[in-house]
Amino acid sequence: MTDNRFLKEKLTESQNKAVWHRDGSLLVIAGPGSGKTRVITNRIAALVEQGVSPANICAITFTNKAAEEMRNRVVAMDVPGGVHLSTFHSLCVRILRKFSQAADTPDNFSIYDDSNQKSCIKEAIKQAELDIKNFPPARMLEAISRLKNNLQNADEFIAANVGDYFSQCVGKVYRNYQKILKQNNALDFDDLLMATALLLKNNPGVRSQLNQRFKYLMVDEYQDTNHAQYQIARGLALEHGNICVTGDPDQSIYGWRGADIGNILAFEQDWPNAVIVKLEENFRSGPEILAAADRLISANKSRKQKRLIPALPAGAEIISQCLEDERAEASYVAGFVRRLLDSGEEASQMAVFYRVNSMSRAIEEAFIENHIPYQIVRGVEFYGRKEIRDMLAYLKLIVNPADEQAMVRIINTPGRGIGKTTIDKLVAYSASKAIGLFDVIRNCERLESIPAGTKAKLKKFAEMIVGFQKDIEMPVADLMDKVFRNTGLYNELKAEAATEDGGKSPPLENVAELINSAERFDMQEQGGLVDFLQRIALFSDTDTYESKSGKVSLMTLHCAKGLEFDNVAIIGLEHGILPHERSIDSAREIEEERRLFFVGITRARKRLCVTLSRYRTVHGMTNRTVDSQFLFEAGLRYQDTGQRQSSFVESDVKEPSGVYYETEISDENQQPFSAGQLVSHKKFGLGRVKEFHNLGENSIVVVQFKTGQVKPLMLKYANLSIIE
DNA sequence: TCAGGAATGCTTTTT
DNA sequence: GCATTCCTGA
Repeated sequence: MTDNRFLKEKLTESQNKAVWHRDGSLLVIAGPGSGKTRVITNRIAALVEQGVSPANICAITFTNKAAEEMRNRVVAMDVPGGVHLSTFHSLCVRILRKFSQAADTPDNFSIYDDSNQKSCIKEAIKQAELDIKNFPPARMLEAISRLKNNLQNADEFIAANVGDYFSQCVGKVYRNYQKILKQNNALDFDDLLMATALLLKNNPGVRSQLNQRFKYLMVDEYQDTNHAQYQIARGLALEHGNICVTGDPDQSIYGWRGADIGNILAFEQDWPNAVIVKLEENFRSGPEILAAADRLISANKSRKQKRLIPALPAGAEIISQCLEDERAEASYVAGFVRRLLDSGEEASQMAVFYRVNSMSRAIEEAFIENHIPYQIVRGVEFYGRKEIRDMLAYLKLIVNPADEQAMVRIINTPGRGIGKTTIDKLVAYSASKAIGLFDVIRNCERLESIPAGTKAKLKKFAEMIVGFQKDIEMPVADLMDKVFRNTGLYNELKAEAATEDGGKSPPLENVAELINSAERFDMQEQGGLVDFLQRIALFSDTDTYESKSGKVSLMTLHCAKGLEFDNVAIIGLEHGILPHERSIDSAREIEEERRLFFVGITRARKRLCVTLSRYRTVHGMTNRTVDSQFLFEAGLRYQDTGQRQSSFVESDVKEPSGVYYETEISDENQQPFSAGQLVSHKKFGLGRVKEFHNLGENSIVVVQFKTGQVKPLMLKYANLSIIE
């Protein structure tokens, strides 16, 4: 069976089993570096070889980038086109567009990003007559997101929580928020999933059609699916059961987004005949790196034991180093990279990972200083720019005049003498009469409170937009160019450029790039402006990553998922950073942070460099840091500041697999601290012990001080005195 | 209407 | 430390 003309590589026995399992459900539990993606692409090829039409195959990936890479691989195997490869979100947009009547979603909806969501939620809170201080927008959005992921609507939630004041408030805000989205003819990210999941659940006809369209379904990174995504996958395969999912519970890092490892367990229940294949061999990383990863992940208690079997020979290197502060840390990392570049390593085969985006700053500066080419893997860079957002707002308004967010953004950009006061009046009128904002503007002569001069300006604006709407069938790039010139945006940017020296203007270049991308879209894709806009809304950070850029990649640990590099540096191994401050109160979240570090470590093929700094400045305050417990758990002992920088080979670690750290504990006979004790600190004053982590001489005390601050302190430096 | 300065607050990770 | 919002005065 292995003489498939598409398959050129030799596969292991388990991989073969996963590739050639044709009918029925299949669960692939695959560790890092086990060739998971290759299994999926080969499986696609194998299905086609067996006579399945490519159009009947659907593979769902975690990012658009992953889908693109998968497509390239499939093309390289000479598989004919037509396989549907995309993320859950893109797939949902397609389904909702196709079945817009059944789903009760209009065709031209806008997709709202976080900044849109934020202003909608603020409005929703205001309408519920609640205070932003007691009901912070971010929290409300989080709560609503969770409800949507669990497919619960506002009314159901309110009914289910009678008598609970806070929940009633959340429910009200949720209801208002949905009303606002509906008025704007907009869906947020969670709506896309929820609407699709409900469509599949409640409409057997649609479900049946989709089951016939996609006869074979594959889902990658299954451990990171949330409940809504789980329901979608299940619904899409319900009638034929040809569903293949791959995942690794140890790499689940999206719990905060509602991802549920339980979906893997549920898989076996939903598909009782599921064949389970485990891929434990690791073809990516050297055994030294895998040993560290294995020691680390073994510290997770709620975990099924799984082996990491190295397929590569020994010879990988782990360096760990503690530096004075983040600048020293960054320049150390730059030095590490520089040396490797000089010794002939490829820049595109190197990456630096960090826990939070803000940590890229210091690294960037050090890289610039050392003339190291780098790319930051974050798409917000481009799509977050003002001029791009303005352009897109015009386009959104053209396809969806109900989009108030877009309208408010550009009605006075460039300046047309329509100010905040006028906008507020219009919005208030629109809300009170339940007339769309655009219609209010078109018929503004009725509004007495607006001066005649302003009315004329409003009319002119409305006419301009209506004029553009007539051209909606134009190629996207042409329409964009027309909008750019006729709105005055071009002149404005040109004028700004003239005041800058050199006449070179990044904003102008950015818009040119946007128009370029539209041109590419026009040539390669079917569909018009609506499709273009909806696709752009789903573009994300990792999508800007170029694997052959000749640059070192800088990214968060979350972005690193699914990628691999020869040489990897991970910075900020400090308590409060990794694990992150917001996770340290919950054992469950600490385990997720541990998995995050695990993902980071297992990206490295040949070399891993782990750093921390003794002092770090966070929100303008410089504090002494505390070592991350993960360092000890992984058995990574570092060279300290002041000493010569030197590397050590992993085999130098004396005790393997965690024993190292337990013996340290047994040296320390009694715990000097326990939770609840009242203590005093020289600088911070009185406080109560919240947690005590007994790590021998590296023990950590977490103290809540009277000032309200919660601080992790390293026992040997903290100099705490016990009051009671 | 709008610019500019002061005050406030907020900080994880992403589709 | 930075971004956003708030507030004031022209």
